Amino acid sequence: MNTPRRATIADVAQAAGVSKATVSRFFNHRERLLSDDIAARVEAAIAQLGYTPSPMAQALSRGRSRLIGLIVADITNPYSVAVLRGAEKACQDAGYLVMLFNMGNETGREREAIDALAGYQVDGFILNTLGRGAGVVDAVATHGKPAVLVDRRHAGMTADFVSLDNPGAMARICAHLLDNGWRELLYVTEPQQGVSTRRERAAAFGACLAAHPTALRGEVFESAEGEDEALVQALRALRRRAGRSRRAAVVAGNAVITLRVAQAMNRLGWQFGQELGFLGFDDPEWASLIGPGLSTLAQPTDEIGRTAAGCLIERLHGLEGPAREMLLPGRLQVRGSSAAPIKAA
Amino acid sequence: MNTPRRATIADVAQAAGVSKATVSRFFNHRERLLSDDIAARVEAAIAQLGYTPSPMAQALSRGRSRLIGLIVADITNPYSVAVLRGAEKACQDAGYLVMLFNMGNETGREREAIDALAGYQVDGFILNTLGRGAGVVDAVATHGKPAVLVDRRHAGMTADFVSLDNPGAMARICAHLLDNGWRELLYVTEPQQGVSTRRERAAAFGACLAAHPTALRGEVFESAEGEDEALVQALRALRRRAGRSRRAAVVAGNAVITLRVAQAMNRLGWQFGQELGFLGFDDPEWASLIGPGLSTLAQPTDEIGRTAAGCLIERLHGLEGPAREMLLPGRLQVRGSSAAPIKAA
DNA sequence: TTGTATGCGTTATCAT
DNA sequence: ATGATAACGCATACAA
Repeated sequence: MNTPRRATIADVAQAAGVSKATVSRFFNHRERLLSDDIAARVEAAIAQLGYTPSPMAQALSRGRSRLIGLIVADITNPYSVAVLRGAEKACQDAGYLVMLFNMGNETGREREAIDALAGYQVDGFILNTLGRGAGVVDAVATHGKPAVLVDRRHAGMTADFVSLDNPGAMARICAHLLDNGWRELLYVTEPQQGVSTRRERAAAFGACLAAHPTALRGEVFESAEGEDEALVQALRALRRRAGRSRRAAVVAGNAVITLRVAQAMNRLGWQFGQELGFLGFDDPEWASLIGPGLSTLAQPTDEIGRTAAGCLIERLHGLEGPAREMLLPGRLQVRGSSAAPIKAA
Repeated sequence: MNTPRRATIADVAQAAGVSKATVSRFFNHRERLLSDDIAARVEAAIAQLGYTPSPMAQALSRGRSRLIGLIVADITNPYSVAVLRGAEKACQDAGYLVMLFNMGNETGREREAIDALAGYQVDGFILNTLGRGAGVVDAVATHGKPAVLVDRRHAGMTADFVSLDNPGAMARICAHLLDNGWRELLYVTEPQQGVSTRRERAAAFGACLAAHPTALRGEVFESAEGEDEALVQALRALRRRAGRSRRAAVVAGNAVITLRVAQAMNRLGWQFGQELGFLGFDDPEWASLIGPGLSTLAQPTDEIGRTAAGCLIERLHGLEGPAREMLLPGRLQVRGSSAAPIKAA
């Protein structure tokens, strides 16, 4: 069973009794210049040999590869995966293949990732990375390939940007909590540390408080990985602050925090919506299963991914113009954890 | 800001005052044949120009690409993602890049996926697909590239296979339930329909029952997507069968089913470990949060991914020999949902 | 409309 | 030990 070598363009040319150029034209400039007679012969030869052009060779020759490089900060993150899913589908539908690079949360490998992908002549990048590594901006610039940023901006980088409308989402969250009688809020976020999304959301939370200076009171708490005890204490403090007269709720800044807060509540033996209100982020699959149900702000992850891929592909098709910013609206999924107190009948 | 074209091997050759062949040798056959003098000059030129060989061109020339094609049936599936994660890391560590193809659960696109990836000269495949599409076997064979199967076998295909040790896992599950006094079991699985894992697990469940003909009684129930009502009825029937004297528990066949059963229990308003025992699969993040905690059989997903990648890379390095079968043990994570009844003190 | 020749960036086979 | 030169599979400028 020796290797029945893939048919090449030369094989087809020979079988059809034409030149390689003609075969190439059959694929690239068909209608424009090719006689029916020859076209038919080429087509037959192609069918007979089961010929498919080698994308590798095409890439080398054209300088374009129909490959899109997707760099993800951490593929463990369900958000990243959800986006990846949407993007991958859109790319496939447009005839592009995705090359995946997972950084495993190791900041600083960004440059390495970009270079590796660029080596394979990817036509463009979709970046969902931390945005801390300095190299990214000029790494992308160097290769002169278009890129689109997902969820996280990169300082000084001018590229299409796709993300949740954070201010809008946070406004909706706060309005909902306000409506339902929650007065003392705690916004829990991962360390903000130069990650644009986290800063934006925290800022938006602050803005909401400022908009209701008398009704709402709130603080921001940064919860780092592994420091579970600190979070538990923060929740205790929150309840203490609220006292008997005000109802207290916690708002999670992303899916990781949502889980972490849920675990902390579990440790405390507190019920959502009872001892503490809770509004999570990213609508995990278990939101409806736990206690009275977890209210969440669901991101349109699939659409974010599709939009990002769409933006990039438009650029690849030649779209010029300034960097765009696509902010997609979130959806408030109300469940029991943020419900208004039951009025005495 | 015009494109500062990537340096090529020719540029380096010129800068160093040598031939392209020499530069190529510097990378590929360094020690064997190269004078110190020349090597130094080449090295300097490379550093100065920041030259990196083009993987594309290398692939074209060598016929190998240092690319690994990873085909996933459904990237929505957390199991697939977890495996992907492990595999991706192992590939990266070994200097390979992963090209991802998600089939979005569309059986029949398998052949298309393989061909697309093969076009890019991937050196080998990691397949986590349904194994129903007929094309796969000979698609892979055609391209003459090694492949490793993850989690799902393909009929008639002889390739390395990596998966959970299903019989072992199921035996452990049943033994645990037996020890804790659960007597009437229901095994819930997605439609078995030619998917090897599902069949294997269901068979293993049957074997466990057979091993304890007097103590244990059980049935298998296939739960299809969207048919939630049927599942609810099945749980009701299970309890009825058990009656007052025997305690009944449900065993989930995978993560999807685990979630589905949890939702059904939620609808029924039943407590895990109370009305019904429950043993889930795949240890989702919410397992510890829900009710008394969900007992699960956790798969070593990361290790499965790493092992799969490792197998493939060994083959790429020339390992011959018959197809191997690597069955990794699962870990029983005991929580409240399968606890023994509380003895009256 | 079609064929010829050259280039894309490497590696490998020859010579030297 | 080093340098020409021919592949690798395709696209394209130029000729015809």
